This record gives sequence, C-alpha cells and structure tokens, in this order.
Amino acid sequence: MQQIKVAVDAVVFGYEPEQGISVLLIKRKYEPYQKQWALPGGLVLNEESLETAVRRELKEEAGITVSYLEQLYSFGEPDRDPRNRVVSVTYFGLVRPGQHHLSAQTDAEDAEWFNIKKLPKLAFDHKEILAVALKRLRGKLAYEPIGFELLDKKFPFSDLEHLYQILLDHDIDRRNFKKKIISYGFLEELEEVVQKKAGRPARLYQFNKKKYFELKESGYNFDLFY
Amino acid sequence: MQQIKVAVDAVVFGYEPEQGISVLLIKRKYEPYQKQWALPGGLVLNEESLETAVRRELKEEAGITVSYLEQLYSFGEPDRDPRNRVVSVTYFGLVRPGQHHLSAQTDAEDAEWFNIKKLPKLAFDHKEILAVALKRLRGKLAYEPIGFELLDKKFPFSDLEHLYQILLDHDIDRRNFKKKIISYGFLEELEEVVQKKAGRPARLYQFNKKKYFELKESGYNFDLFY
DNA sequence: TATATTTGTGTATATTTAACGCTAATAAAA
DNA sequence: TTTTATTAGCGTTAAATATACACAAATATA
Repeated sequence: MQQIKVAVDAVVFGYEPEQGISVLLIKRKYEPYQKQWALPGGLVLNEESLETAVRRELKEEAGITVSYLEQLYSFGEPDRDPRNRVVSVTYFGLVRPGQHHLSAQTDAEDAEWFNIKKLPKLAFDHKEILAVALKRLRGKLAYEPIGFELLDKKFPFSDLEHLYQILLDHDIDRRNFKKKIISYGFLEELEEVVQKKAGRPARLYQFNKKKYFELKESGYNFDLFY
Repeated sequence: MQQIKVAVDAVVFGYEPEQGISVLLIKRKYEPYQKQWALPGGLVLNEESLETAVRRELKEEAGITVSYLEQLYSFGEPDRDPRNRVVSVTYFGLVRPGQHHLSAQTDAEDAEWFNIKKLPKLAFDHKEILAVALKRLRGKLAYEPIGFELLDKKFPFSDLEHLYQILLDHDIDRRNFKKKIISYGFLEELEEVVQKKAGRPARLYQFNKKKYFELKESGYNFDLFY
C-alpha cells in the first residue's frame, strides 16, 4: 500500500526598483520546523488540480494573487519531510509590485518578502527548491519576456533596465539594451510620462502580449543574454 | 484524508539513422486501457526515489537502461486516471542505438519502439505527455548538446547532421553546421573511419563531456537553432 | 541660479551568421 | 576494369547582428 502524500509549494518572486528581487516566505505555525521560514504550500485536496492548490495556498497563507505561474519541478526524495513521505510539485510565480502587499494568513504565523540576497534559514529542502527557481528565473528572462510580469502594467524603461541588471548581475549598455528590446516590437510607447525622483521625466511603456504571441508563433526567437 | 497516488512515467526516445526518432511504448496487460499502448511507468514504492522508480520500471517493463534521464513535468489533473487520482511525475529519457533492443516484460504484454510519426492511440493522457516530451527534445537540442546521447559513442558526422535534420524538420547546411559544431571544441575527431553504404568513408567523432562542462562553466552558451 | 540626477538618442567597428558548389573516396553496376 | 552513383569533406563572400562608445535635454534640489 502506497503511503505517499502530494503537496504543492510555490516560489513567488517580486521586484521593486528600490529593493530588488524578493521571494515570498511564510513563518510556519506548527511542527516540524515550527517558527521557521518556508515556502508557501501545503497538501493537495482530493478534488482540486495542482495549479488550483497552489493558488489556494497562496491566497490562504499570504493573501496574494500571482500574475504568472508555471510548474517548476517535483521534489520527491523519501526523507525530505520528517513526518512521512511527501512528494512536492513546486511552482514558480511572479507578482507585480501593485500586488505586493501581504495579508490574511491561516496556517502561517507570518508572511514576508525577503530580498534574495538576504535569506533566512529555510525549512525542509526549500533552500534547494529556491535555488532551482532562481536558476529558472534567470534562464527564462533570457529567452522569454517574462520580466514584464514583474513590472507594473505601465513602466518607465529604466525599470526594465534595472531589473535585468540585477538579475543578470552585471551592467548592461542602456542604449543597446533599449535598441534590442524595441526591435522586437512588442513594447508600446505611451504618451504618459512619470517623474520618479530628480532627473528628466520618463516615458511609460507597456507590454503588448498579443504582439508578442504573434511574433512567437511566427518563429521569432527572443534572446537576451547580453 | 488525502487519497492520491504517486506514479512515474517515462518518455524514452531512441534514434537510428535508418528509422529516425522512436519512442518506447508498452502494451498494457491489465485494465484500464487493457491492450492499449502506453508510456512505461507505474506507482512509486514507499522507499525509493522518483528517479529510481523510473529506472526500475524501465528495466522491468522493457529491459532497458537509458543514457540520459531528466525530469519532464508532473501531471495531476484529478480525473486523468479512471480508477483513482494519480499524480504522475514524468521523465524524459534518451537511449543509444546499442541499447535499443527490448526484452523482459512483467506488467507489460509487449514493449516496442514506435516512430514518432506513426504513433498508435495512447492510454490515459499519455498523448499529451508525449507532446510535452517532444517539445522538450526539440528545445533542448537547440541549446544543449543532448543529441550525443542519442548516438553511439563514436559516430560519423553525418549521423549528427541527420539527427538534427529530422528533429528540426528542415534541411540544414552541412558546411555551416559542421563549422559551428566544431567551433565549440567539444568534439574529438578520431583516426578511425567507417564505411556505411556507398560513398567515401567517414571519419568518426566522439563527444568529450569534460570539455563540454569546462566550456559550460566558463559561461559559454550553446545555440543551435538554425 | 547652479548643480546633481535621470532620460534619451546615433554611428562606426567587429563579430557572427548565411549562402553557396566542387572534389575525393568508395561501392555497385555495367 | 571502367563507369556511375553515392556520401564525405572543405573555404570564401556578403549580409546581418552585436558591441562599444558620449553628450544633450529635462527635471528636482541645493
């Protein structure tokens, strides 16, 4: 008789120009790893799909709705949970800054954003899961315009620049970067401008998903290593 | 009380210059979908890791050992198995031609290679799983030298050419292709030659994993769309 | 009013990719 | 044994793409 439970866990990233990239963690209310930080997640209900389970947990534990969600990897080592065997199907999510605020926790004692460079000790094998998620984030950024899911719907070009700089962890040439992104043709320049601090006001841009999918269908291949 | 079972399934591809790309299928011995073709796989034992489970099933059902294995995706829709809910963690495998021969079936009535262009009707949601695997195969081929896992250890260059041609489904320029592959520097040209049918004998090459990983570490990025 | 800060923009050079066809070596057929 | 068919092996040029690089415009702040 098989004695294995199925859970889902989510690695949700957020970004703000001021703070950089953060990941959503919850503080566990119960044993094991009581009061330690962990990825949001939990057991899958008998009748719900895996994705539904993740979205439900994110809502319950942190009151959050993601703008992007995809399956990441499944972790199933026999001893990854000290209680009993649990296979966890993990998901990779992104939220926009406007959705950043956290609330409504049930199973969790607390939910907070942690900068990915200042992480606490994590429960279970969640450190490993997070490492896989970060690798996916960096990888995807290079060949899919996933970065837009981390920005507001309308954003100044410099936000995008900055996002790539910190994710790729090196400076980029502003002119060449803009040239390349613009050449893909899935960004719309708006009339509006925004004033952040000092300096010249910046035009706002928005991502056009429809155009992106058209390009993708026609076999275009996005490529932003740099 | 959670009532979900955990299974593994494998999509294993093989390649032979004559036949092209094939996938390994087994004929089911028992209900449901009795006598239909399906992907090899089965329930995970309580104490074994997921990967161990896949390798065990491949051995039991088809007597095969893969040269490459990685996790593909997890399928968990509540109704994907008519008996009870089963979450399947699927794997993506490749075998070399020398390992192609099949044998030793227990749960399976039969095991056979099917050309990916001439597939039978499949049990469960296995058609969908296969589609994801094919997408992965084509995708990976373009940015990782995974093709070598489908060839013999020593192979003439034309085998590699041919493999890419049928996978990418269009002609490639032989000269440019060779130039590009050679430029990566992870192929070794051997003294040996081989005579296939008519025509000039071909030099044999072999893949040098060590050099490949060195290149990869140093941040090289393989790229073979074309 | 001067200074600091951020946005916005073009060109020249180097590198990479793409297009292209003939000769060499062998087996098979005449 | 000669001819024919088949596959392997190889270099150059043109086009496209990527890279390096610096100053002016618009605003807030001192």
